[in-house]
Amino acid sequence: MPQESSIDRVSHHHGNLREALIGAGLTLLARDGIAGLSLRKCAALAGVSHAAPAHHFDGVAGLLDAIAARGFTMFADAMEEEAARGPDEPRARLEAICLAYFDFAKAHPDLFDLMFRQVWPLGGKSEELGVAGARAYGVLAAACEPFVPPGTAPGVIETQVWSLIHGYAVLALVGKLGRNRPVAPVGDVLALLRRLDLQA
Amino acid sequence: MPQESSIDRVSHHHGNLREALIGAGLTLLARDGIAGLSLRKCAALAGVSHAAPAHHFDGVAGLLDAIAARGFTMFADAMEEEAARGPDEPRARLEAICLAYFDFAKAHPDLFDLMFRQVWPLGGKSEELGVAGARAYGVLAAACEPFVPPGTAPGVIETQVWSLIHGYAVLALVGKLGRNRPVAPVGDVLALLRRLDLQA
DNA sequence: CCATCAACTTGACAGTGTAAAGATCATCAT
DNA sequence: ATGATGATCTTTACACTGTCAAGTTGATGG
Repeated sequence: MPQESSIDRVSHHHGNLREALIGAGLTLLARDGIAGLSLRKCAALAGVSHAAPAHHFDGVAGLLDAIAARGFTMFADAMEEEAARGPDEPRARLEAICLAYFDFAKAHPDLFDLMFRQVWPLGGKSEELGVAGARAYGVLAAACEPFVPPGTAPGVIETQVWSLIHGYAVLALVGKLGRNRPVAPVGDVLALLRRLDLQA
Repeated sequence: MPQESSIDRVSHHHGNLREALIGAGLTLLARDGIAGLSLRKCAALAGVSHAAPAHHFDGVAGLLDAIAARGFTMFADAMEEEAARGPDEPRARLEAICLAYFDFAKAHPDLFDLMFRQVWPLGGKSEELGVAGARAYGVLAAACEPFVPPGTAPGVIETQVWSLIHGYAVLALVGKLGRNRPVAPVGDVLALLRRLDLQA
């Protein structure tokens, strides 16, 4: 029998239960929302007993961390793919990434919510979540880099852009602001974003 | 005995239990975070049995709605107070409101999180939450009004400003963006906000 | 072939939200 | 004033959740 690589651990009874549990979590999250996601349901959907996840995650918080980390990976992939689809020009790339940001939030609202809820108390307990989140941020930071004025900290532009698109993403999910006051379309937010060019 | 007004309903055994439960929720939220908030603990803190809240709220979701509504009222009050403290000038007023926005998120992080989590699936089940949220939005909208270009929809500027400050508020709570990449100070975000003047 | 140990199951426990039924008390029509 | 009514709250019970402890299974290594 072929001996597996010593680095990718394969479960004995179940084939890679850890991945199956994360996948089950994503399925439940998409189907029943955050309220329908529980450790026991993930275990049941993966076909194992309710106590099995304890051997792969540090409690329910650990499972949520892993699901959120997977979400950030999907998130970064989606932004990179959308950016690669357009022309290789700084502004087009930045706007493509912003559009991918909104689209992801729209396509996976509960996952999007979970991601930023788990990354909230950034205690660094989960290294996996930290690196996945940092990678997603890195995609945005790279797109901002051409707009950083020489001699200034890149964090300034990054903070401005990230704040704008993240805030808009949650507003777009809510759908409206006040009484019969709809959220403006994406283009109006991108218009504000284009003002960044003036600073360079 | 003085007959109470027929409009403010007074509990028979407990004096206005509904308000007490909301207050208990705010206390638990501030002390133990969102994880330490439960219907039973609110009831215990208010000195009633665990089933008492059912007569005042529609399940735990109803209680959370009421707590979030109270949060939005506190939120609107805080912004108005901060705006009233400064000079009565459009830009100063808008910036004061933004600062109050950040300060509120910093001072009540778990409540802030709960507010926008409850307002998320805006099904309109809670009229109380709807009006409280609309009032908070109205404070910001009024501050944006002087910057609305004539002939354009006010929702555009409102969406831009709200997106920017809300996104920054959640980033300020997280505290950092990527690996050793701190969030830029508030002033840098207000700098972007000042670009709105050019449009008028 | 047996010892070892990780993966998983079973069973139990405290805590949660919710529903049903009963007790208590203010209010109101008679 | 007096009894009926109905809201308020309690008690009890149940399903579900996460977590822990003990036992079972099965693959691996000496």
